[in-house]
Amino acid sequence: MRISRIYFNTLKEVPKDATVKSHILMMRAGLIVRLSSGIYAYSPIGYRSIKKIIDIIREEMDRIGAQEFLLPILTQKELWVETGRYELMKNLMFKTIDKNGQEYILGPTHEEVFSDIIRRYLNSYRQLPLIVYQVYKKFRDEIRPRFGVMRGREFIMKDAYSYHRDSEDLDKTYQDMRIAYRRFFIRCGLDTVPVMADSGAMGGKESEEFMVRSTIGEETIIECLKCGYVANSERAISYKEYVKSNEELKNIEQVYTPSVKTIEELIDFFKVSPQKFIKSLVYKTEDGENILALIRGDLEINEVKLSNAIGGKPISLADEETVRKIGSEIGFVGPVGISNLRIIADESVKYIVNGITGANKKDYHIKNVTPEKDFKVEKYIDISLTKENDLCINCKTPLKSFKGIEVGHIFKLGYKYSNDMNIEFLDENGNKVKPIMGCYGIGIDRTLATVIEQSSDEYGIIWPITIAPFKVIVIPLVENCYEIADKIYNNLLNEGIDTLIDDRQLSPGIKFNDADLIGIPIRVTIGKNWVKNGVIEIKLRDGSGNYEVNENTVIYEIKKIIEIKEKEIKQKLDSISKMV
RNA sequence: CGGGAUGUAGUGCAGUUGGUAGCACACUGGUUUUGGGAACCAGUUGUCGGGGGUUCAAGUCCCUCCAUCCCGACCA
Repeated sequence: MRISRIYFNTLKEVPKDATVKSHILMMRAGLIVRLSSGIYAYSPIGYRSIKKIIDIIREEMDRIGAQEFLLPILTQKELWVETGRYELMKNLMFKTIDKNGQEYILGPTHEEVFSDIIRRYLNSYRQLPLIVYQVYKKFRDEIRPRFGVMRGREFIMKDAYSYHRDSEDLDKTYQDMRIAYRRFFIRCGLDTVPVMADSGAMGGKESEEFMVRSTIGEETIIECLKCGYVANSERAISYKEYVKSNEELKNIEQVYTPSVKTIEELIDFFKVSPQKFIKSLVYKTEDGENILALIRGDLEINEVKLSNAIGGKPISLADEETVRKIGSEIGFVGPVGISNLRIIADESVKYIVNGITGANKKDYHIKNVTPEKDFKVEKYIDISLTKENDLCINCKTPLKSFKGIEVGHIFKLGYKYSNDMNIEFLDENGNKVKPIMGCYGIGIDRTLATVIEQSSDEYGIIWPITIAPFKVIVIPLVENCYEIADKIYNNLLNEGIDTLIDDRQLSPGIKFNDADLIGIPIRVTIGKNWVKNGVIEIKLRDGSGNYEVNENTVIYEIKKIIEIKEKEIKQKLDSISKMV
């Protein structure tokens, strides 16, 4: 393409709405145009990279026998009602109505739609396994769109689903997906860490997230540098040792604690260690149930674990009004004498003797509180948040933590949709059987943004050769170079190499800066040096080389460079295959 | 949804005690330039987020609505 003839719009200034590297560079390089919060258009240059990413994922999916569909964005409300997700995801869904008042959902994900298609089709075990996918738009009314296309309200997702006769068969596809995902990310130039996201101590990898280390990551990952344990902090578990003190049980005593609410203030007030406190928090579920969660003063509650402990219902911290309604006061909540709500306690609470907790009365706490003596608990279960320096569950080494961007997620779904939507097939014996499912997602836009987040310098983007919008940019600098530049440009195109030519009559500085900003891997400069000595310069954007060539060798040299760059990636792919 | 901030030209910003809208970049025409965002000359560009109010007079003060961004609860 000729820059003078295409939509090409680079910005010198940093757009004021952009705060992270990838967003700033995507805006400055003119890859995207922001139309409204979380809604972006891709320019031809940006879209070229998107298409290359999609091509790669398509190759990897096809390679493991997945079949590509194209599903509608408009989905009938009934499907969502059928699985209960019409209620569960109601805050996330964009809805629309037709002229008859019929409601439609702009698909936020496609388990229901795919399953509806599959149940119409599936008859026999001979048709399984069935692995299906699409690469298409998703719509989510995100609580907080952020960081440009990193978390948009409309975005492109590769979503795959698999249907199997049994869990062994699902295991096989799950493993194939793990490899396909790792290959995909490597081919995009990303270093990912597969992170366990299983639902707790049960073992068995039910779910895995693909994380890229980044300070702007929205996930906290816990890892053990010694044994290699890695898990999302939401799901991570750690080794804990509790000792029940053998001190004598004392009687409850009320203490006047004016305006002393937080654990820090309490420690200061009572002059005892945080382990003495029973921290009490009121949560509510969406259907209005209230839960009292208890945890030792030095620990934090993990809301995901808590939610799982009560059957997976979404929960949130109760507001002041709710806390009053159950007969307590924020800052002075405690389990003693409270009724009409479920009490879930972290394991740590079981071992507290003569502890301190809220009196459910403004400005009062009570001391010498001991579980089971002074209050009953529905169950003791691990609901604590795993933090850095907690001990590894496997080897008791202090854990480390880092921030990560989640670019992909693979998941064993089980029978949820098969049951809710009544998907069945006949096995060899003529019995009706429900298929077991898996689902596998990759955020395409987020992958693109993450690559930029990981690979840039002060001048702009540094694309990996595989997903760069163009592999080569040809820059003629002085008047009588345009003809030879044009010839090289055309020869490169004839070789099937994506090439951009900067045919604008502008000063060299602008051309160099634009080329750096949009991050084209190979820059071919034709200027004074060619006029004088017939020398054409090749410079690699990633700083890995500068070459001086002539008119006859330039195409050959470029092809060689591309070959080397692609080979580097292939080698990494081979090492993955060997690992697995 | 809670907390904080912002809204003025395509972009980034300034605009004093209320007095009829400005700078830089970009853009158009021209002359000279051409190896890391050139110089000069001449131009174009505005519903000051919307609505209402106070005032002789509002970008500026008041009310209200809207939008956007940042920090916390969801997810690819």
